[in-house]
Amino acid sequence: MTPSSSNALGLKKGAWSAHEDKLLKDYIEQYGEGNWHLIPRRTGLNRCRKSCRLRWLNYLRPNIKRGDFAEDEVDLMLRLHKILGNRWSLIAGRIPGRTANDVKNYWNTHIQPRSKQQKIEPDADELLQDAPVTIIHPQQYTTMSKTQNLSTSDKTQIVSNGGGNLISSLNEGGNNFNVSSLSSNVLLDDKIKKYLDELFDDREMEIEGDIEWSFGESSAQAEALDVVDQEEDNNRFFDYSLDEIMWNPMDSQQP
DNA sequence: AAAACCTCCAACCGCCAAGCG
DNA sequence: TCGCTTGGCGGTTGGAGGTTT
Repeated sequence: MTPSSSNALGLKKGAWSAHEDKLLKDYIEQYGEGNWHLIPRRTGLNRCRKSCRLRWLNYLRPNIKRGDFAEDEVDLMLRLHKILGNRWSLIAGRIPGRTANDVKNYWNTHIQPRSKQQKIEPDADELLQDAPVTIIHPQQYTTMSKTQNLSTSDKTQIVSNGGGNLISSLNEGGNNFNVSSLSSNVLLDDKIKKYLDELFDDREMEIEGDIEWSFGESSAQAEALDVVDQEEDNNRFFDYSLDEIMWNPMDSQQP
């Protein structure tokens, strides 16, 4: 990829200039998204339809967030990736302002190298066994987690403020963890490690009724994806009652 | 100071599914 | 039904800039 090369059809490749950006932006603001094949012809851009679409989606579109991922964004990304796998567009759709490319890049540069390292050094996770999990929510839906501490007396309760934003989680011992108390990079680092640990955990987890999934077991994972697909359209991904989300993977009794 | 190395991320590529004639 | 076009996706590449030696 050279900065201003062109392909066999004479279409320009490589980095976009400010002028090209303006042409594309002006066009979409006037005519809207879609009909990407018309854009080169109508704007005079010497770019292929795919290049135009990608430039808009990943860079020019309004409300795109730039810069480092916040703690809650990483938290959500890890959680969603565990369910969805490398379905970056679905994951990005749940993280406001982030594109699929952003999520994919972040995963490939920050998470994946460490997941490989952890596969090689599994003992490194032992230090993280006792920390409870706190769920953080940037969007208008609720989510769930299992407890990392697997003692049978411990449950994680998720508390929402009603607007879909998580306030805190607490265990039965009454320990309360505010989101704001988890703001340091060190804790974020620990959380990533923990979720990577879970990523390779093939324990099956069940929730009463029609929701069932597992990690590392193909048929149940397919069912989980079905749930995701069903919930996707109305933004109710993981939007279940408090009873349903109070559970412990090691408990024999389901809520 | 400069070369080597590393990290990040924008952009490209190839594939697939849906829509349409 | 078939083939073509288009939109969309995930995987990969490679240049830019930063860091280390």
